[in-house]
Amino acid sequence: MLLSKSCEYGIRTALYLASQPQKEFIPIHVIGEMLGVSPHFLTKILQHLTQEGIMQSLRGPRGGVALARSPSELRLHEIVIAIDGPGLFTECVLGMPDCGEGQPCPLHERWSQAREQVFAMFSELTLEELGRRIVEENLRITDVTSSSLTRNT
Amino acid sequence: MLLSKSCEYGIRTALYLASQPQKEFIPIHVIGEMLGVSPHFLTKILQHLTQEGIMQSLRGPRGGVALARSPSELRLHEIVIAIDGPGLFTECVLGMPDCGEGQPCPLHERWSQAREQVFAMFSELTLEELGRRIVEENLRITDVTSSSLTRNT
DNA sequence: GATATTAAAGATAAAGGACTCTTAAAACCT
DNA sequence: AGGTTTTAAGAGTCCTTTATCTTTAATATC
Repeated sequence: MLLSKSCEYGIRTALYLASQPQKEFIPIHVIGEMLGVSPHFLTKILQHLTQEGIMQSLRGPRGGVALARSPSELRLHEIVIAIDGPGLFTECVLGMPDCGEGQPCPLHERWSQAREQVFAMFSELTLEELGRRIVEENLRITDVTSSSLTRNT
Repeated sequence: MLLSKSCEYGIRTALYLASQPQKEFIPIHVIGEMLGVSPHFLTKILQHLTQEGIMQSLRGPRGGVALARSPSELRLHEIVIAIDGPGLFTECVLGMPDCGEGQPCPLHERWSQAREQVFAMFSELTLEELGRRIVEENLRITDVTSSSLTRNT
């Protein structure tokens, strides 16, 4: 698995916040419901992202979480690094500590290229651009369909 | 982390076997020493690869493990799938079960491309080619330097 | 057949990931 | 001021991964 579960949830929360028209605080339980994950667990993940300066939170009524900075200045690789650490973008694919140009492993060259493409996937688009695409192209970030969310009895 | 530790060890063992000039059975404790991992733990991993038909084993004196098939017909992606499962090559990067052309996530297009490159890294070269390169270009697959292995007091 | 060597099998355990639950703290509303 | 809504914080559970140790079974060699 490329990303940890926590990282998946963190990214999807960020994408959800970026796709919301009004930039108010969104309660965590609303996001948790949408992602199909316990609000307590999600709280822990988002709390960490808040401490890392990626999100901001507000307690009490009308509270919740929101992006800490402008979506035009936030990219997904920050979230990956904040939760899973930088290893994915830096380490040898075979886990060899001193793999590099001097002592390359047999996959070094190819992994360097693939790694670059993976990093580009997380870093080329800002959350603003991603949020716009999610709205315009109706892209999927929720576990449940939006219809079942609105028409729930 | 792209691969589990077990998968890293499995791949490095396969690369080591492919780089050996004589294709005899190699005792697991020798490989474990070279990789810096407990032979018992490595035994478990290689036992699984044996059950999967990727390696073969022999007990007793002059026993050990060896590749089950010709190195020209073995590629690393088989080992990845045998140990970590096919998820890396098939699943949505955000873990969404029904992500696909019909319901794409915001990263679907880019991850499909990156995933292809990752798969190519594990599938384009055979173990025969990799083994030859390891020898010719003195590529690194061991934790300890080969000199410290030979000159150990 | 005895012996040494080796993988196989199984018991155990430490560490981390993935969660759940409870209580506290803050903000808001009346 | 008091009650309600919401996140913050922390303890605790369950499961998987990683790893070690011990015992057993197989086998080549003498």
